[in-house]
Amino acid sequence: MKDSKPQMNGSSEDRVRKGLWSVEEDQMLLDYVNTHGKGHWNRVSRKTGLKRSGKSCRLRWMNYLSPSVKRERFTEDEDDLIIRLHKLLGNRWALIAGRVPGRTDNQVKNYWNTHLSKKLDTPNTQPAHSKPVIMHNCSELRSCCSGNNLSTAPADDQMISSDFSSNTTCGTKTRSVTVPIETANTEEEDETNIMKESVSGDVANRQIGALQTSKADELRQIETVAADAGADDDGDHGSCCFMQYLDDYTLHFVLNNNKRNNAASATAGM
DNA sequence: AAAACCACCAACCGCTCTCAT
DNA sequence: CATGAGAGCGGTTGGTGGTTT
Ligand SMILES: [Mg+2]
Repeated sequence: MKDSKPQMNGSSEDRVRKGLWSVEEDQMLLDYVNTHGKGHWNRVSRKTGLKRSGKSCRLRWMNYLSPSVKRERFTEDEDDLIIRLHKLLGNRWALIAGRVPGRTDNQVKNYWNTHLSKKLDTPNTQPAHSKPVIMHNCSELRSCCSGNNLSTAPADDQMISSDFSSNTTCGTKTRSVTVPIETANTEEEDETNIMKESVSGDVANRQIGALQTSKADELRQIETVAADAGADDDGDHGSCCFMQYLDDYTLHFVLNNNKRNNAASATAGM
């Protein structure tokens, strides 16, 4: 048979296969989906004899077998689209892929990492005139650490640092800047929605003069403005941006409490 | 001829989110 | 409120196939 190689895990090779999928395995999964439909991937190994985890089956379907997945080379139009979306959204691959027909998050991510990010490395991309507005996606700003960072990571500054990698530059005027903000999943994720919808919540602005020079300082600053916007200490989300006018910056913070349910606030206590 | 090197990317892993009970 | 299973996310890796030494 096609005992390629890829089984493997440690001891009992009879349990679950890993690694690349063979055409026979693909066919088994395809058959399963045709008769039972997609979903409930853990049942696949029980119904068919396929020695794959449910997780692996789901991934294989979503990224390759599904007829909606394009397999041909990326076009220049796609390059362009992905670059623009990445500028806007950072490494939110699923969101980006949602706007690129036929491409999955994994495809977009791989393609970005191996082709586009390097191609773009020439940091020539600064809009000379009005200095860039720095937009932070602070959706992770669950005000003040609830700690519980896992084992391997040295908790410390982690907080929003990863979001700093998604800083975006764009020319913007001071008035009515809209900010990408984590939408509370309304079925449809649209680039357009992301850009103009700020859900609900309170807003605070503070004129801050110059930008802070360290992330830590900037975070403190954001937190104080977040507090102005009504963020309390537990689990609140928000987004912010820095709006530039001449030499002066204004920190604009939008509180985005996750509760979509009752507009009536649960803020009773404080 | 073979070893060392390298680019690519499918798939894995650890984790979070969501929803049903 | 808790639990748990399924779905989904994004960083990372290891196998593969091509190229250089
Ligand atoms: Mg897509």
